[in-house]
Amino acid sequence: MLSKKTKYGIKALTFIARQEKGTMVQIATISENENISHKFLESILLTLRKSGILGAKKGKGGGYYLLKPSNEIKMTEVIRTLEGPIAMVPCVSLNYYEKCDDCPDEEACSVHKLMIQVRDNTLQVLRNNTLADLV
Amino acid sequence: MLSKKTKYGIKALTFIARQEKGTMVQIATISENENISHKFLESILLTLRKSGILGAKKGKGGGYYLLKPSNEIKMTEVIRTLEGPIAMVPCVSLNYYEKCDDCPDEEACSVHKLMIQVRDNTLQVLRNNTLADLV
DNA sequence: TTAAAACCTAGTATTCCGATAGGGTAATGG
DNA sequence: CCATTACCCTATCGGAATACTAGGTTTTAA
Repeated sequence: MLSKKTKYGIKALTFIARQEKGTMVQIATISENENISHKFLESILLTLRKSGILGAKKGKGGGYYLLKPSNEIKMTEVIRTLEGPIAMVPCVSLNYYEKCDDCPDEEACSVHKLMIQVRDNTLQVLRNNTLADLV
Repeated sequence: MLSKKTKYGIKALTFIARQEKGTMVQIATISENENISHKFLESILLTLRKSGILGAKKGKGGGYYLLKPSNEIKMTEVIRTLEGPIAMVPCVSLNYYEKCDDCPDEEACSVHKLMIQVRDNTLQVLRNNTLADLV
């Protein structure tokens, strides 16, 4: 299940992407338009800024903006930042691999076998979609 | 993230599927071979029995067995039973649909757009895999 | 200087997960 | 019949994660 954090994050990003290139968008604007709690959204945008997807400017007239053109922001990047691993099981995760406690032989594990396929398919979808595709 | 319940459930099912057709498999046997807590496994197998995937026989020499040939048990069925919805967001779920509180227009929602694609791809993988494919 | 905006830290209510415990019930073999 | 075996049910519980909330700090433009 996708967390609200990720869901709101994607919505906020597409909202920003819809504006004219380079315009500052305030938290409050997104919050009102997308029905997201102001404070919660604040922490989400902060995460996106720290990961290098968004830029921010403080003070009056400040706000958030995309650091790259929207067609260069892949959804893999967004989801990994907000949700964490894309794989449904750590033992098939590319970026957050972890061995299972049970499972003496990973290659023989049926769950492993299945989840690799799911991961590859999901990855393909997320890689083929940029922010621009969702606007 | 896949719950341990689902993970253990799949492992148990493949363990049963590996036995000769029609043989009874006891909880204790699976528990020992797959390193799964006996009591936890018990509740998982119970769920699978109630959903019609497994049959059970009580008493001495009893145990669990598959109600259908393993190549007729689709992974969609297994995952829906143990994990619940396959979609990552209720608003794109086929079997557990729910409207989002935010989102005035579902068709215009970027998250919706993306998650439909993810769901379709995942579904395809899970439909194409039966228990027999994982053995 | 002052208002607006992002930034940061901390806390909290709720929910879910994974596991455990303990007993109850039913069926089988001898 | 009766003891064994194994399924069935309920209840609880700690820990982690979610989804916020509160309140103050820093930066900036006008």
